[in-house]
Amino acid sequence: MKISDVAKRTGLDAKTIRYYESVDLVDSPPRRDNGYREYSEQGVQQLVFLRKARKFGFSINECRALLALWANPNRRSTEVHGLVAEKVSDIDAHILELKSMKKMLSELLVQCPDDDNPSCSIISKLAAEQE
Amino acid sequence: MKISDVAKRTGLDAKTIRYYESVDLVDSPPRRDNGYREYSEQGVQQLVFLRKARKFGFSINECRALLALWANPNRRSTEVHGLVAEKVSDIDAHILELKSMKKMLSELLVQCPDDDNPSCSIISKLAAEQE
DNA sequence: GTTGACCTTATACTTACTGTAAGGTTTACA
DNA sequence: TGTAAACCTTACAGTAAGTATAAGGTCAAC
Repeated sequence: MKISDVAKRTGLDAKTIRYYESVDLVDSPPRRDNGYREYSEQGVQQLVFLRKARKFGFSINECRALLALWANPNRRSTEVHGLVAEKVSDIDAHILELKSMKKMLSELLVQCPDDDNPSCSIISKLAAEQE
Repeated sequence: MKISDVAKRTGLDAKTIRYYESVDLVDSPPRRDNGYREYSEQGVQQLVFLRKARKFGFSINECRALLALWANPNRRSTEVHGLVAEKVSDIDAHILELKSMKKMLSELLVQCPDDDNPSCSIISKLAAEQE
């Protein structure tokens, strides 16, 4: 299976696949005589796994840990659970931060006349030093 | 005013301040005879403004636009309003995405036994190819 | 006079790719 | 058979927004 076929099947860009190989996230596939990468079913499965884990918000290094757990028949499910639970709490923290930003910006928005005059409380608030 | 004092007053790191100068986000301050940067009140105010805009989630380039509007006495408040409204909608989209990720991960979490055995539906779901 | 806390520049590293260049290979079609 | 498009390869540069490090100059206190 050539890289472009793998790209189609996984939804990853061929460049991304080569990148994952370059950072040793996946095994280097064997090459054909012409130098082209030849992917096994197993190689494809690793990339399918990665695509999903990335979509769930795991970083490359977190994916490394997940892949290792996947490959380890002696893993304890609590380790996987721990990684995922931590990710959920990261996401929660991120959501809170974004909500706070949104709240502050929304408060600014209602105070801005939104017209052709230069006077704008948003600009004033940004320029104000206190708090 | 030396850079470390500016850093204290603005809450920005001295390195960040030099970085903002290097990407032409702020004016280069004059130098003392010894080469040290000497900040005017105006220079400090630009950085105060930047600190706040960054905290509100504006990118460096968006900050560039905001600084230009701030400096422009002929600005129309609707332009500022537009930038902020767009940022709020960006944040909204981001929050939705994070919530979706959180939901999927939470659903996985409850299905994982969280024990010492290798069997873990999280890993299975990540490895599953369909959807 | 020397120690420590500053200041300077330049360079490399971070994350997770993406873009570009320069070149070799394969496939389809006239 | 020729050639043009569509692949494949590598290597290098760029992105965002800094942070880290190195190597060195300066200043203030003791």
